[in-house]
Amino acid sequence: MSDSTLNPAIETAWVYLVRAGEAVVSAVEDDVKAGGAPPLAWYDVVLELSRAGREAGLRQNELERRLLFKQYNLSRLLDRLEEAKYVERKPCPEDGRGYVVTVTAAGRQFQKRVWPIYRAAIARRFEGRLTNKEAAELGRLLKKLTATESGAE
Amino acid sequence: MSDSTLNPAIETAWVYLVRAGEAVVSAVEDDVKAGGAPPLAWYDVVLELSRAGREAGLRQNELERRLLFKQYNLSRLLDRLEEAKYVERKPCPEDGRGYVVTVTAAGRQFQKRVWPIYRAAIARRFEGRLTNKEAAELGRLLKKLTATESGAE
DNA sequence: TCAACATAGATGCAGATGCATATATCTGTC
DNA sequence: GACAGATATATGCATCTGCATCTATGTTGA
Repeated sequence: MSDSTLNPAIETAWVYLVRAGEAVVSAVEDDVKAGGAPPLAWYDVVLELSRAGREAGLRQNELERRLLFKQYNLSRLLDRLEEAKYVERKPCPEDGRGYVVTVTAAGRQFQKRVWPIYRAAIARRFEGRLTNKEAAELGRLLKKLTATESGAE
Repeated sequence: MSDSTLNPAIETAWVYLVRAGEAVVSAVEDDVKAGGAPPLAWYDVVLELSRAGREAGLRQNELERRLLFKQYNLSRLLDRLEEAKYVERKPCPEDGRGYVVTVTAAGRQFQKRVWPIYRAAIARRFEGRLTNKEAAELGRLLKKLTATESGAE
């Protein structure tokens, strides 16, 4: 581990994580744009807010945490979404520093409208490359890799 | 497949691919920056050029293909690397449109200098989260996912 | 109740990316 | 050997990202 070589299994996983991550996301984004829809991140935010409930919404910091966005990126993404009228920011009654973000009716419409485009783009990328079983395993492994520090270090 | 729902295994894999991809790369990049080294992409290019041989080098389009970079991104990345004196672009004798890119001595030094930083950052992210066996399986699956269209579609 | 520090979020500026298109060269065809 | 694509690379412009820092509010403890 403080050897000058990286475990080959880790190295391969790393290389393909970077490339698959970028290439696959980029391919899906291209499909999505060809379908005239905004970037995937828009969908992620609106979906997460819909799940949280139209009334309840979420605090920005909670959205950040759930979607693993950086603070300043989310801040600006919300500016754009707000400008598009897909979300609203309301001052948080319990914490004067914060905002509660909720999805608007237009946001929900947007979500429903673009989902077929996203779904097709994603499916197109996985089908023919991985079996369902493999996809499940991939998901499991990536989830472990994403997990925050817990027992180990 | 033209159903309105995405296969759950694919959906999970997709979600974690996007998040793990971004979060893991971003965590490693942070470590790398904390160590005072330039972005990972610099290393990738220099390494690939070193492997190709100091004399031989590679055409830009070949680098593009191997590293899955977009044409304009590579073009500009090479501008920066050239400015840093880590690589050189020489007109290609066989094709007047193209360039052959080679790594310089300084580029090799750079490569050797930052590798320990990169290696440690990557290892730190995998160790304690995935076993070697799991890392190997992850690599295998990602590789399949990255593969270009072949039999299926 | 005030100082000291922590947290939520926004923002100016520099650098990177995406998109569309430009320029130069190459290849084939008539 | 000229014209119609195709290919290799670069680039202007707008958007997005990263970094550092700012403002405002919250929390704690003497």
